[in-house]
Amino acid sequence: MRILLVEDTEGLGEAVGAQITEDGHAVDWVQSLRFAQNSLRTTTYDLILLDLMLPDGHGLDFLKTIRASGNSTPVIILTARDQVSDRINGLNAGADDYLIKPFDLSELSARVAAVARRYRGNPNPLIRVGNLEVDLHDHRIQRNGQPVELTAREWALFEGFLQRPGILLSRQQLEDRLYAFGAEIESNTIEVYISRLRKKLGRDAIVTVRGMGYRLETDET
Amino acid sequence: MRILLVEDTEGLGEAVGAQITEDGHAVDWVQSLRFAQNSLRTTTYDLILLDLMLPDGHGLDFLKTIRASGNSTPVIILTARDQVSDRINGLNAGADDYLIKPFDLSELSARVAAVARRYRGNPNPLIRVGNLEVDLHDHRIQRNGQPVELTAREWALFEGFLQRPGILLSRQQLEDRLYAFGAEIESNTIEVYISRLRKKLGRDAIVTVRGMGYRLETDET
DNA sequence: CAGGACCTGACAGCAGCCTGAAAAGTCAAG
DNA sequence: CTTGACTTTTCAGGCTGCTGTCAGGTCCTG
Repeated sequence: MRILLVEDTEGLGEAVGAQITEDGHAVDWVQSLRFAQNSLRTTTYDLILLDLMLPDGHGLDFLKTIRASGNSTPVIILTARDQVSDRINGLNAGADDYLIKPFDLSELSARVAAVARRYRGNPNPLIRVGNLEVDLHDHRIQRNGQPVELTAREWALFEGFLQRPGILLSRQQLEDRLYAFGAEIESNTIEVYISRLRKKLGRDAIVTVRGMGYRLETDET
Repeated sequence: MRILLVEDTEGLGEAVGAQITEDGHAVDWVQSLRFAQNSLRTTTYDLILLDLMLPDGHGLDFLKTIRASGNSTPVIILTARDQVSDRINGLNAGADDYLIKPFDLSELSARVAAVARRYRGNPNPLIRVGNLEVDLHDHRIQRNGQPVELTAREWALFEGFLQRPGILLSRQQLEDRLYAFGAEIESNTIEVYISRLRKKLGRDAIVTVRGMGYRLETDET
């Protein structure tokens, strides 16, 4: 998700931004309504986190303005504990939720996730590797825009590579990933699956390091 | 509006009831799930205010039950501050909003008004998925212009997909949606319902991800 | 150039999924 | 309470295509 954070307090802004980033979202942090306005013009956001007391005006006026202009991006208001009236007015003005300062960061995550879910934006982080685009949660892969179907085992192996892109993985490590601990594998199963992955993902997607193991190619051509 | 209040704490129940009455709504106040169940059988409500910790069970189980039986009345959950997981599960189970105790009464009014507005001003939120057109509120579906009839459980399952179109849902998630917590399902009920949905909605509407779960297909081809 | 490491097409067996049908449950009407 | 229509759940058989194995080949390295 792409999130616009409007908050003029340095410390809070940083903390919130860090948390959201860690949750896998992209954050633009602005410290005034003027800049917020500007960001909205150039970018489409999935969510706005809006402080109310800002140097160049009140957040609620901002909210009403953008709603009046037809923007329906979900908004979560950040408000002080005792400003009950603000919260009510906020909901009336078209906010979707609010957080009472000081709030727990995990609560922030939960609210953001909840709004995300409610609005069914694009909640899954996409990973880009070479010419592949991977949705880790949905197990979906696109290669040059074309969907690629992997079987369960193929995915399990590929996921192992994704967790350490560009890092050398030994045969043993890969086997441990596919099979329960102590798995005794006699044949060349890993090689076979590497082969199958290459056929589906591209010949150069996985690099053989002779005598050592395999490595996911991360670079562009 | 006619509102069902499910809350076992005397003081809170009275206060909430009084506030809502003052706002011009009709309130039925019950203090257990058993009575709530009963009220639902005899009356149609516009909104349910649902406490979670009740003498004869957990509110979320109640919510799942009525959703599975085809009831789509908006629900606002009343929950304690620290039950973050309850709130998230609540939204997953089909709640529309939640209030964190202790809450201000004027805040309650605002939320109730917001839900009312959402369901009145937006009478027919139509969702389009593939060649299906779904009226979430009325539980009506048209496939290529032809109406499709779903049973309660079929709908409950389908609604789960609609909330996250295109997202992978595990069997477990789908079961959690249909059955009260702890309901161990031994057989392949989910598969059977998937099969029925496919028969009614089209073979390609739901995609199987072997070993992982199912996904609502959103793209046309 | 010999030997080892790696690659890949083919295939039997089977896990996971699908679905028709029967049994069990629900509910409203009489 | 009984009946009948309908929905939900279970069960079992059938089928698809995934999995692990092998064999014969290619490619690297010393």
